[in-house]
Amino acid sequence: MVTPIENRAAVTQNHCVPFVPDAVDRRLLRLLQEDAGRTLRELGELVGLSPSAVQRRIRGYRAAGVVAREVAVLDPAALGPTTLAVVLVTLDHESAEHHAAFRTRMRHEPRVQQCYDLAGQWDYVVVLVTDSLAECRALSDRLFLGDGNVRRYDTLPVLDPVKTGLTVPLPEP
Amino acid sequence: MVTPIENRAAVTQNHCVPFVPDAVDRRLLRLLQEDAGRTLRELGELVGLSPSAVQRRIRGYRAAGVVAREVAVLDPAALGPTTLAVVLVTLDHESAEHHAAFRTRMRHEPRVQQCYDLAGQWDYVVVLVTDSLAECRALSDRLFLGDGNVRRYDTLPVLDPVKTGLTVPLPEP
DNA sequence: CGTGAAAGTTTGATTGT
DNA sequence: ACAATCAAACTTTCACG
Repeated sequence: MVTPIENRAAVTQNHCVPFVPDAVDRRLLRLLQEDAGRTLRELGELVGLSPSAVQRRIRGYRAAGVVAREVAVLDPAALGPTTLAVVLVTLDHESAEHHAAFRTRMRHEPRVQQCYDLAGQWDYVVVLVTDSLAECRALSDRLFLGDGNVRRYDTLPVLDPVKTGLTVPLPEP
Repeated sequence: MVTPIENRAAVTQNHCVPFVPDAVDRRLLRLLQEDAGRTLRELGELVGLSPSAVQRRIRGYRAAGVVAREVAVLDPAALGPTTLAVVLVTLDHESAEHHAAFRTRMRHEPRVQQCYDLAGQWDYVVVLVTDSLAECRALSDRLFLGDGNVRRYDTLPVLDPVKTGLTVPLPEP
């Protein structure tokens, strides 16, 4: 007998058709975003399904790329004094090569926590995690001045991380 | 017999003394930030420890608050078209009550993924996750104009999420 | 989707360094 | 104080109904 192709997973990998979650999928995904450490039995009890049904669904989320990864979130403050900063950056030369070089640099620097390409007056916003404002300054100089292709950057030090996370909203109804 | 107090955990909970990781702790924490789905045996093989030694350390990270939580990271693009936007906000009235009200609003809105209190010309930077620029506009109006305490805000739509994550740098040496 | 048996993982007591 | 070992409890996995 021929194994039937799983539609949702297969098509979604073509980056064409989105994964369409039902009400239970949305509840499960909300629970997994909150705490990925729960057992299949716990999750099953919370959504009213057997452990293996939960497992099948979660397997589907991974296959469809809906669940990209599972990670531990560290609290930098527990490891010692930490400075966060949001940096707005505009490049000087706007060629594809210059942009690619900048992005590669951001992806390789561990103290760059996030980097987004922007529309508008600024080209990028970058979130830096350092031990101190001094280290932040030194890193900015190296990252944004060393290369010579940054026209201007503006550093906005973070006073308080009011809300952090990577949570994606999943409407209830 | 009296149970000895676990120094690192107990003191760190006072938000005073940081947790001081050794070389193995740093390797483990780096692995857990990358992928929290590995088994204790796998982790043990990667750092050269027995599964139960790994378990004891990880238990310590949780107790010390170094590992805050374990979450599944979803790819919003796999669920359909998504618009990310970075919004810079300055409040009108700067009293403690006005700031508290704003923060509460950010924390309660699921489409606010991140919010940081800033030093400098802007009071806050907010990351919004919506289905479209139109929904982003509607949400901004409700969040930043509905309340009447925002002096001005600047929306920077995201063209490409070059690097995302909550990873905290853990130096090697 | 649920059930149940097999495989693998986590847990904690114990012992040794 | 920390690591290894081992057995019991629990989870995950998968074939089948």
